[in-house]
Amino acid sequence: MAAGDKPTSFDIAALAGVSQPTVSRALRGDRTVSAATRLRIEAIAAQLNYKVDKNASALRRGSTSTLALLFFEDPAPDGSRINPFFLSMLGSILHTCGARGYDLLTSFQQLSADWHVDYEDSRKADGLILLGYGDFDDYSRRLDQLVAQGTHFVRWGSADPAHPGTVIGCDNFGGGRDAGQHLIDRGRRSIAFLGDASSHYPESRDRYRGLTAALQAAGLPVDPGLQVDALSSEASGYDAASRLLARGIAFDGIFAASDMIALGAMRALAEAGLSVPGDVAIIGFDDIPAASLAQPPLTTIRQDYARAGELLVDMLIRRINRRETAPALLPPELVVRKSS
Amino acid sequence: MAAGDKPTSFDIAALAGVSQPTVSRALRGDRTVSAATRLRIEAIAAQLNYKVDKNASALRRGSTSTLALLFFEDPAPDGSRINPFFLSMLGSILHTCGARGYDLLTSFQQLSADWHVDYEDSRKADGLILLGYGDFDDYSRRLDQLVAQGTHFVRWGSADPAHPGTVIGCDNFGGGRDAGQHLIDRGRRSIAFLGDASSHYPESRDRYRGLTAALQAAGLPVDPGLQVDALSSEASGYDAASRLLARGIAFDGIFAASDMIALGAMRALAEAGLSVPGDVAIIGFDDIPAASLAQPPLTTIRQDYARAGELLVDMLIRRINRRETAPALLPPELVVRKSS
DNA sequence: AAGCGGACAGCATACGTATTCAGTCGCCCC
DNA sequence: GGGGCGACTGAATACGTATGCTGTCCGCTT
Repeated sequence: MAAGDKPTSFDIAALAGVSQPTVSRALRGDRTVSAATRLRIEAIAAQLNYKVDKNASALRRGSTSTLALLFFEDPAPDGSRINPFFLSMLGSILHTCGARGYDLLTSFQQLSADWHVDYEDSRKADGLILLGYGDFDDYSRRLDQLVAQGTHFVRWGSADPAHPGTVIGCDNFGGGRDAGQHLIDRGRRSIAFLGDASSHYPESRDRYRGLTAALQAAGLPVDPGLQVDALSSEASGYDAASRLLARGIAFDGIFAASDMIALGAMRALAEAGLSVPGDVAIIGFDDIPAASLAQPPLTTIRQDYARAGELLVDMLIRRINRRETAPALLPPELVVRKSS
Repeated sequence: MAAGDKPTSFDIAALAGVSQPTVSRALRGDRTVSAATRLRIEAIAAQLNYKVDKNASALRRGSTSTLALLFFEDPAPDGSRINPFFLSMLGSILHTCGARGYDLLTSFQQLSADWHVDYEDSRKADGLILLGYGDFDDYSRRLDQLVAQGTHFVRWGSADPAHPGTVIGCDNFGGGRDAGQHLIDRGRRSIAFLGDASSHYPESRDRYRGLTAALQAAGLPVDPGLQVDALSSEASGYDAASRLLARGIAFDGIFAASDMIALGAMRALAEAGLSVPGDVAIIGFDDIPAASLAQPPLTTIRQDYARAGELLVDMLIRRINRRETAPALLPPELVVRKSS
C-alpha cells in the first residue's frame, strides 16, 4: 500500500496474515470466521482507518443501502422555500434512515425530467420515496412505469386507487370533517373553504369533502360560493381570502386546506379589519411550526409528520426486501389554539 | 441479456455491433468516437432505457458526483424540527447541486460518532458540507483530522481562524452592529441581547460584539446585566426573556441572536403585558419564514441563505477539483418590519 | 486404524465501467 | 507506390468487494 492511498481489504489481509475474502467476511460478521481471526482483523482495520468502499461493495452486492427522496414542488419554482410540512417530514425521514442504517439521497425534481428512471436504474439507491402534493400530468403514467420496471417506491399522498404503489397518507376526509365539526361546535354556521376542490389535488379535495360532510351532518347548507381555490402558500392564501371577501358572501368561519393558506388568509382578514376569532374563526391543516407562532396562534389539524416519515422509510425497506406492504392512513389530530 | 435484467454497456455494444469501450466512450461524449457511431449507440441506449451504473462508474473513476451534507444540531435532540434557517439553506444547496450535476446525501450527525471519516473515506461522496452552529468539544480537532486526511470540505459558520478549512459565513459582527444601530436610530437607549456571548457560539458572540460596538459608537453604556444566554429555539428565547424581565433592569429594545429566540421573547413580552414595539422594540437575526408571519412582523437581519448555499456548493466543487478557495463573508441585510 | 464431518480459510471469479495501449483502415503526399 | 499520419475502434485490464466452491486440518466415531 503506497503511502497516502486508502487501505483496501488486501492491505488488511496482508497485515493480518489472511486472505482478502477472510477480511471481507470478518468485517461483515460472518460466522465462518473464527472469533480470534475476526478480532485481529478488526483491530488492524481500525488502526489503519480502513472503511469498506461502498461503491465496490454496492457493485458486487447489487444493493446500495441508500434511499432516494424525491421532492415534487408545486408549479411555483420560487426555488428555495420548500413546503414547511415536507421539511418537517424530512427531519423524521432522516432520523429513521439513520436508525435503519440507510443513507438518504435528497433531490428536487422538475416534474418533467426522467426522475422516474434515474435513481434506481442508475443504482444510486435501492428505492424511492416520493413526496409532493398534486396530481399533475403524467404522474399516474409514470407511477405505472415505476411499477413496470420493478422499482421499489412508496409515496406520501392520497390513497387514490387510480395511483399504484404503496401510499402513506393522512386521513384527509376525517381531518376535514373534524375541522368542520370544530367550527360548528364553536357556533359557526357559514364556513368557507380555502383550497383546491378539484381532483388535481386529492388531499385538498378530500378535506373539502370532509367539511361538507360535517356541514350536512349538522343540517347546515353547503354554499359553493364559499369555496375558493388556493395553492399551499401564504401568498395564495392571502389572495384567496381577498377574493372571498370580494364576493360579498357573509361567513363566520374559514377552514384552510393548509396552514400556509390560513396564515395568508389571516393577513387578508386583518387588513380588512376583521378580527380573529371574533368575526371569523379560522382553522388550518398540517400544524407547521409557524402555526403556533402566529397571532393569534392558529387552530389546526395536525398531521403526524414524525410517524409519517418513519412509516415511509420502514415501508420502503419492507418493499426492498420483497415483503408485502399495505397502505396506511394516519389519523389527524385537532389542535385547538386561539384562532377559533 | 436475460429478460428483466438491467442492460449493461455490453448489451448496447452487441446491439450496436461495436465493443463495450466504444459504448462507454460514446455515451461520455468522447471525441474519438465518430458521430455516426455515437448516434447509433445513443439511440439504442435510449431504447433499452440503459443508464450508466453509477457504482461501477464511481468504482472505476474514483469519484462519485455526490456531495454529503452533514447537519449538526444543538444539544437538544428533539429529533425532527430542524433549525429553520438551515432548512432554507438546504433548499438552496439542493438546487445548486442539481444545477452542477451533483447528487446530495443528507445526514444528521450525532456529535459523537465517526462523521469525520465516514463519508469520504467510504467513497460515498466526493466532499462534505458541514452545517451547524456552535463550537463543541472536539470540533476543531476533528476538522484538523479532516484536513490531515485530505478530505474535501467546506463549512458554514464563523471565520474563526482557530478552525481550519474553507468557511462561508455571514458578517455577524456587521450584522450585529446594524441591528444595534437600527434600534438606536429608533431612539432606544437600553438594549438587551438574548443569545450566547461566549466563545462556544462564535456567531452569536460576534453579533453581540457588533451590538456593543454600535452602542459605544453612539456613546451609550453597555450593561452586562442586559445580556442573557439563549440557544436558538423558541422555548429558549421565551425563557431568556423571562429571566431578563425577572432581573428588573429597565430596557426598551431587544436584539435577539436569532429569529427563533426573538419569537419566544415576543411571547414572553406579550404575557408580561408589554407591547411591541411600543414598550420594547425587537429585532432578530436570520429572516426565517416565520419572521414575517409573526404578530407584529419581526424586524430582522437577513442572511442570504440562497447565495450561501450556492457558494458552499461551488466552493466545495472547487476544492474537489483542487483549485484554490478563499473564505467568504456574506453581507447581512437589515429588514425593517413592524416590531421596531 | 480408517473414515467422516464440522470448522475454518483460500482460490478464483463476478459485478459494470473507464482507460491504456495497440492496432486497423483509409488517405494524402512525395 | 511506399511511407506516414490521422481517425477511429478493440483487446485487455484495473477498480475493491463479496461469494461459490474447494481444500485442509482436526477431532471424533466405529
